[in-house]
Amino acid sequence: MIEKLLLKLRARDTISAEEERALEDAVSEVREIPDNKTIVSPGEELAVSTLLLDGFLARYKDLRDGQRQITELHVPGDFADLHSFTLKRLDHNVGTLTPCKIALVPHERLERITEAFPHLTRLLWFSTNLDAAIHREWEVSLGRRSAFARVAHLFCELYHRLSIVGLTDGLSYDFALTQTDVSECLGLTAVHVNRTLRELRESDLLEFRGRKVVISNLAALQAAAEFDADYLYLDSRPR
Amino acid sequence: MIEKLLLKLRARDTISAEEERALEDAVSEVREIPDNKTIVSPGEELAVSTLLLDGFLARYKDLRDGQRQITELHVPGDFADLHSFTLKRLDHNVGTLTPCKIALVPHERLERITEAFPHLTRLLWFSTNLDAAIHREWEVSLGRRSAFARVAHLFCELYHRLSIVGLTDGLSYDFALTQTDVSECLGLTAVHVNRTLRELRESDLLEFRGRKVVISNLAALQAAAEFDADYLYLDSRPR
DNA sequence: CGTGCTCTTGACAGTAGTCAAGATGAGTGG
DNA sequence: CCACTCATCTTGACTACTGTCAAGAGCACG
Repeated sequence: MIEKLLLKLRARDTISAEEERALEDAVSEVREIPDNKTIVSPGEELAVSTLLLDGFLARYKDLRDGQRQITELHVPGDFADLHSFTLKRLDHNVGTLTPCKIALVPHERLERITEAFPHLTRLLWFSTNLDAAIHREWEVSLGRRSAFARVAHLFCELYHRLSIVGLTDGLSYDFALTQTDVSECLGLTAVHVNRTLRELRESDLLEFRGRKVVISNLAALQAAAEFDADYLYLDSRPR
Repeated sequence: MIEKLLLKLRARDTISAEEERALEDAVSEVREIPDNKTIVSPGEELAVSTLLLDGFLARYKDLRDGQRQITELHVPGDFADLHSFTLKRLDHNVGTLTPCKIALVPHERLERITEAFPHLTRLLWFSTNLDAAIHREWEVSLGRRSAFARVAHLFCELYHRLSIVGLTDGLSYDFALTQTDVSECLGLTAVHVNRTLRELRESDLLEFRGRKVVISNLAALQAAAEFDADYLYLDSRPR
């Protein structure tokens, strides 16, 4: 059940059989959630964290005028709100963008891991630091990249993140979000995302239609985005 | 020496005398660094983390065309690259914006803390999660806020962060960065930051001149920025 | 075969960027 | 003690990227 989490973590470090069992035992419950549902609201007291098994989740913040900014997308294998274990409540929403399957992990079981499994603890800590690295790269996109590079960058990131959990098929992947969802990741309007997707298509870099992304030319796409996968920490080493 | 770190952490949880000693003992060395020096470069293998004792540090990423995006500012008491403990190398630079005093903390001593002090480990983990929360709020600024609100928001954040480590004097604080530094935090040009600072001055919200920030009307400034301090997790509770 | 949601495109608007020049001010050397 | 220098700040004129508004097309679902 937690294979995708294990794929994600094992891409970064080795995990012993005992640690694997500890992770499996940490799950208390599995749930299916329809799309566009809020799972966690800001300020709520939290006693469980959410592991995403299937579908796409977003962390997002709402603004007074009704706009929202998505601060990170989550793909299967991601611990969407592991950080709530130390934060106790969140500063943002967590919600589904597609129908999702999630596993719940009670904080008390995580606490037991921190008492008994220092290395696994560091690996979970690493996982939240990886989320922070993704936040930083998004800050660069939002602050400095053109709309064209921003869109290209997002699809490069998703390609690599989905790839390590086995959810790509060559250079394409299923991606059932709307253009509005994408615009809320990128600090753009949906109209402008639409225009930019057309440009990417016309440049033979990428096609995103019918809930599917097809990358036509990964090297050129990454160059256009100034994408460097280093921030995803894809090397396996002791942590 | 680590009083500001203790002030910062004790604003969020209690720390025992034993834990305090473990933190003190983790420091191996103290250094003074001039301004505009790079302390950590991306990709470098790291075996120590940097605790900022005095001055302002920035985490930033360089772009091909020479622009840079600052992804977080660090104030005294911040563990500027504690995340390198699990990441082993960084995806960004860490550099001084003013002359700084820093303490070095070897990763092996942090590892010993994770083996022997689970609660302190969670508190350090919390500290990196707090950095991520700041990243998220910056994503919202960069993606959705107007220049006016962005500038206002940054100075609100700094006010609160400096306040808990005792570096504010009423509603003012020392802030020896340039307008260019500020523009690199906010995804704006220095010229536009300059114009926006004039607007803030003319609106009687804030003055930033001569290396000093004076907030004229905190409530109005926070309202203009749509600032909500929740993301700084200023409540003390078991973590 | 409607009904809505999403996608697409065009025309126009506005916020922030670019370029350029002069002012200010702190630190340096004669 | 007074130029001088260099970085930073300031302002104006113009540009452009992205947003806004609006309308129609496409498509999945009931």
